Amino acid sequence: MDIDNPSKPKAEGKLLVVILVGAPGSGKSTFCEHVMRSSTRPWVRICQDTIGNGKAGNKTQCLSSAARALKDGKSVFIDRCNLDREQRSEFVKLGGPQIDVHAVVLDLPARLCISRSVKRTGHEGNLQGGKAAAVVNRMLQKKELPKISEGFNRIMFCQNENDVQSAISTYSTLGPLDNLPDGCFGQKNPDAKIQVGIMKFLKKVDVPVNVASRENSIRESVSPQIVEKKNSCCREEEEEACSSIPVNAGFESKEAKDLDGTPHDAPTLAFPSISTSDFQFNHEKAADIIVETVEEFTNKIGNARLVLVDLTHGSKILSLVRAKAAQKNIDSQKFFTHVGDITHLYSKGGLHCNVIANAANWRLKPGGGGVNAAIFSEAGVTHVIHVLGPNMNPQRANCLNNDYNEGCKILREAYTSLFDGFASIVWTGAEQSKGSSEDIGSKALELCQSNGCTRKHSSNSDQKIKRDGIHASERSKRCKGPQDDFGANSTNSRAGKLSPENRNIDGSMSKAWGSWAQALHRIAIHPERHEDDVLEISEDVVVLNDLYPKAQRHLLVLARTEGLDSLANVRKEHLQLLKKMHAVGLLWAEKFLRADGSLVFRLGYHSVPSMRQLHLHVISQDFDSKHSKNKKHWNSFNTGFFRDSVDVIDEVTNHGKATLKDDDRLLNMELRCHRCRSAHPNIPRLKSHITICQAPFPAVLLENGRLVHAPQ
DNA sequence: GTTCTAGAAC
DNA sequence: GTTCTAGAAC
Repeated sequence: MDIDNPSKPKAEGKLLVVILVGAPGSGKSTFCEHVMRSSTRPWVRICQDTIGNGKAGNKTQCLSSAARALKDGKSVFIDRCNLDREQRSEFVKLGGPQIDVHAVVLDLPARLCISRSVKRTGHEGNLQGGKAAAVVNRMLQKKELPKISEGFNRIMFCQNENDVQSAISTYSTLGPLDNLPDGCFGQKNPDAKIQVGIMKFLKKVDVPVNVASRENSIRESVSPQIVEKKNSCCREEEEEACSSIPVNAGFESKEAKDLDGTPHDAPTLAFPSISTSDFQFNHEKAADIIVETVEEFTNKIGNARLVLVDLTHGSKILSLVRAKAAQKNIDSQKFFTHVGDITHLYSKGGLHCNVIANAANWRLKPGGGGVNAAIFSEAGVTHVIHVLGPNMNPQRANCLNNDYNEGCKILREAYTSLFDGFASIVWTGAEQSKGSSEDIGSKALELCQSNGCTRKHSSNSDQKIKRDGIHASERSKRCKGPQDDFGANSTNSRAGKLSPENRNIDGSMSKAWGSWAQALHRIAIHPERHEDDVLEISEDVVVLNDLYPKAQRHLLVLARTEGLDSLANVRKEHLQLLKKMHAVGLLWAEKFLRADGSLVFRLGYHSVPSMRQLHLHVISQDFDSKHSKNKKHWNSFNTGFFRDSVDVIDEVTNHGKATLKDDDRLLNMELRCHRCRSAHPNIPRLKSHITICQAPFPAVLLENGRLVHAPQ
């Protein structure tokens, strides 16, 4: 790596610090190797992945190593990602009167970096396999392109292989005494709209506010007008994506039609070829299996579409599948192929998909992130189905040792299971749109059952449905035999120790309440001792602000009846009280609505409250609160766990008691927007989504007065 | 219910 | 290295 030439440079030849900027797989190391192979200038490559005695080091080690090399009269390449300004700033400071600082930006398409990262083995950064896509996506989301104002003398932008070759040539021919002109080279007009699209994609902070907000709205909508705007903003990316689409067969992507603004109502599943990449499954055999299982499925399902997606241009598997599908005369409206990044089918490929399959490995755990997160951030994607296919790669866990009998069987099961899962989603979606008020949690079970999840987790063919947060290790026990009365009036599964103090109003026993859980009970019994905290006291109820509001407006209407701990204790004799609580809550909601007509309220109870004493939540639906921090907070107000006051009153009237949905599965369900029902990988991402989501509320909430709006 | 924090995930 | 989750203690 080092060149043995410690002679100090002459005055006219400055030393160089060349900071490479690019995602993993963008070709930084290759760039350095090419230059150093033919350059007559002494170079040292400072690589963070190997600086710690061949292992990964840190930024400080890189800095001191670079300083040492410069002192020895050598120019340095800083070979680390350097994707944001802060990461670069310390290295820029290495510059001085005799040391110029350059940036070479390898700004190549994300999917190229991903496909290179996925393919590489034994790379110094150890970023291989499926993990690579997640990491590259994440890094690119934070990317800030370098600017001269950061302190660079010169910046070269490379947006394709030709640019890279030209930059290699520039630095290779740079002798010890040569200098390069200062300035910015190769950057496309940064003010052009075209860049705005890129900036949006990269979440650049300095996007003009009006453009950023418009782009945000695009992510939530697929209306024709907005799609048109999207095209004008992201033209470069769209062209890039379009250029790689094969045009020689009837099964090519229909994205052009989508981009015209014709909305596609047809439920669409986009799926990658399972096991043919890292798991090295034979392509010919895989193509047969894909086409056969697709054929079976397209005969069964109405207008649903299946789209086989591959990242790489000229993919062998795509050509094989297209040829075989054509032979079998499979309807090209129902099944076609698409070249592009499966995590950006709409934003970069213009293809509307609501369900996406992710080829997973056995490490997959619920939680979301990486590829999963990237998929969820796409407009219109409501479900991700994780599929684990057979592994033929001896370097990966659970290899099948070239047993294609077993492999084919497993791959066929994987696709069948995937398509069945998709059918199940389509079916339950259709049920929902027909006005079923069934809770989404029970649909998760249907989905779970329909996918053979009783198979062992370790099975290579196990399909993982991550939807609704069903943990893989828990599914097997949950899917055994008939379901228990999930959703029915069930007992308290979280009951704690019993003691005489925990006797309910009806004489039954309930869970022990911790001391922290008694605060509301104390207020209900002695509101006069808490005058500073309460808003209203009457004979039956006390009203107070929730101490940790989960929305702009969030108050509690407390029942004052001793022994009425929670909804589980409510019986017909409490009907008048329930109505009174509802009426009081409604009055407060109306009061708030007079002050702010944009608010929307929902009134209801938690199936199993954490705090003792029956209390009605009156909560505005912005959920804009620093106290809303975790999955339980969100799901306790936005799944069936939350029982609308109007429904509780109906149930008690008709059945003598309220329906409780007491199940940890509800509180652990994936995070879905309460308006558009899109899924989000974590709380921060959900919160940023709900600040911009303007979708109408689901129909079920608009019925029966469940939502309280300002008068029109 | 919250806070704290280890460690998983990225 | 930073972000995020989830379990324990209160």
